[in-house]
Amino acid sequence: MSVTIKDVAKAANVSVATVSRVLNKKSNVSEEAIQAVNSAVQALGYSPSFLGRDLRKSETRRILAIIASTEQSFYSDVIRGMEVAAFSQGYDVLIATTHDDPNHEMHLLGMLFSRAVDGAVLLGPKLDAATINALGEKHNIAMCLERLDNCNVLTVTIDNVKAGRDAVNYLIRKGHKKIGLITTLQRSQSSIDREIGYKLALKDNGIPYNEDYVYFGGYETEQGMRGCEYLMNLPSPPTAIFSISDIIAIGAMNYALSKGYRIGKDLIFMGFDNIQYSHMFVPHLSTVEQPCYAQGKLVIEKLIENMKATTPDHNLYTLPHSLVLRESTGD
Amino acid sequence: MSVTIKDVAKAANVSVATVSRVLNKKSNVSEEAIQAVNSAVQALGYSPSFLGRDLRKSETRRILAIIASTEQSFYSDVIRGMEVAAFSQGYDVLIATTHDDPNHEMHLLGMLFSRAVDGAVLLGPKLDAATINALGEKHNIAMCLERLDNCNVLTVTIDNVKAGRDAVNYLIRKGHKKIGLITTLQRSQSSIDREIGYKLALKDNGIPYNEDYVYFGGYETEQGMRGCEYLMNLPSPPTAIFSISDIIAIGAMNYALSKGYRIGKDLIFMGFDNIQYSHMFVPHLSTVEQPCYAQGKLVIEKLIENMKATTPDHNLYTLPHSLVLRESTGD
DNA sequence: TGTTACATTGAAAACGGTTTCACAATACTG
DNA sequence: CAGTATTGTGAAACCGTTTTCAATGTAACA
Repeated sequence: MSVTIKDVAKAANVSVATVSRVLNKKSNVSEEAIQAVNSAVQALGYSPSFLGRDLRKSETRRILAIIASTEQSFYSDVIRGMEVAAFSQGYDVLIATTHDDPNHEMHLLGMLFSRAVDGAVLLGPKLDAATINALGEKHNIAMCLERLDNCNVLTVTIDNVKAGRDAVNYLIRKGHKKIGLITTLQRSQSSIDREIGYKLALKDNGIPYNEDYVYFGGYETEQGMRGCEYLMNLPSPPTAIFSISDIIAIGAMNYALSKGYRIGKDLIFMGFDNIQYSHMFVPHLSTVEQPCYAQGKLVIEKLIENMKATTPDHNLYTLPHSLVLRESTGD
Repeated sequence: MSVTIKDVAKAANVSVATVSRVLNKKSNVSEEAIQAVNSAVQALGYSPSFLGRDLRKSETRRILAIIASTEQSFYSDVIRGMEVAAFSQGYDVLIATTHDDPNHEMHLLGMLFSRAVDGAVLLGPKLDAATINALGEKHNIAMCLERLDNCNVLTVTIDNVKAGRDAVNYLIRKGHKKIGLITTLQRSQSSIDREIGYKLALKDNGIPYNEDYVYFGGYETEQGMRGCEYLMNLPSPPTAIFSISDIIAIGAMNYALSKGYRIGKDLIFMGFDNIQYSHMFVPHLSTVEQPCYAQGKLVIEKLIENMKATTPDHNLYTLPHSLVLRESTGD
């Protein structure tokens, strides 16, 4: 049905081995053969099957990036970094989404176990550390953006504890002492780490931790609004709010705006992620930026190294973050 | 190195054929064989290679979704629809990004030509219609969200002409006669169609077309701001603005807000896409919603049908859109 | 008891490439 | 000119599965 290397060989009047050699630009092949094969390929519209090739070579030159969904647009830069690093070494990056379902995440990892891809990068896994550890023993897995406690697979992320601490320290340095935190009930390690950073910053400045100032919600804007509503209705409401994501912060600001608070003066806000919208929303949102592109690039470089290595690198790499200061903190 | 079906066969003391039969749950296998194979699989930690299977079956049960980038978050629902439809028939959906580079798009389509995937869906292709037509002759390709003129591959989209027309007709019905349009210089067919709809709506209401009211920019927020700035500085500025995307509309509103226009009263706005942020931004944006999930679902269903069909379906399917009315149009 | 039907099985072919190996032909060496 | 590299080539092995096909053993039936 489909045209195979045999058909090309026949048409070019050479053996399949020679066709393969021409197609893979091996050196020891005559000029006539090259011509003959190329015109046969042309004439037949031949495209070699990866199915045969991949089986023989036992490699696919494809890497799977497993993400929750394409919704969080800030993944985009990470993916971009991954692609650039991969492509430069002849790999393709494929993306698949789990929609936060650990079973589906496992199903997708099946592509790795079944050699449909050479490696996989988890961006915010839902599987637990023990499971991932076990899989990491036998397969080329890496994590990016999120670390997992007690997980010794290759990981590239930022220091979320320090990032949270830096963010809150900045709010304090702006003269605020009553600092609210809006975080999530569903605990990703990065949320936990940022919360730890929040507490450390308070400690740094001798401010007692007040659990009333911490609101646990979800990742959506609406939850940000609710969080802000809750905080501002406290007997002694905070004058600064740190949110573990920009989406949440935008929701929170939305509420504050609707109640007439003067953002950047009465009340200052700090988000996290520096998503595209954070400087579209008025007032512009101050936020913590993480090096998305660089993290994506690095994780792929390390993962590909691991594929070749005899003793894989299971280290944790942390890249530097930075504060982006805009109107919401009065900057 | 890796454990294969042969190892399992040896351990279970049966032939590879029997192992295969057990793994694929064929009926005619004895209970002892099933037990023996299963425990051997368990003991060896065996996971069958798709490389061998895919080659033998000449199918991968994988479909590639080719998108520009994961940045446009409204793709998310489309992808979700695709996944649900695919998964229910035993297919996986993989995503790859082109970053608007037609060469890279072609490279990714190479996965299709090389049987690494069974089909591909293009969401906003950069390749031209002639090229895609040619490829569509031989391979399972479909398009979603964007149609292409003179392109007869399977396509699922909305009627963007009608959508633009409906949007602008609504603005006119609100009592406005001076309607600005902010669109893009880089012409996707959907932009063109929405612009055609804009003109038709004017015609419907006997309003002469004024090319000064049309601003050609880019897809970013900044371009929306510029577009609004341009329009509002006209001698006789529009009182209603239709943007071909929410991102642009939010930028435009951003400018209008900063200049003190009362949005929803002095000046009304209509966007397109109903992205998540369109109801976060204050004032909430009226917009045209397209059935993302349904489009994704349908395109996969049709594509899978085509894989089995002898005479593939190359039709264009258009799904209904709807207006979502919020504060920006005074609703 | 002999024949037929059926269930279970394994050997081998097939899928479409790449790579090894042996071999012929040619080019270099002394 | 004999001997040795070097170059170009094709036959065949190989990658890991699925599937075909023939064969075996057993049960059912007359």
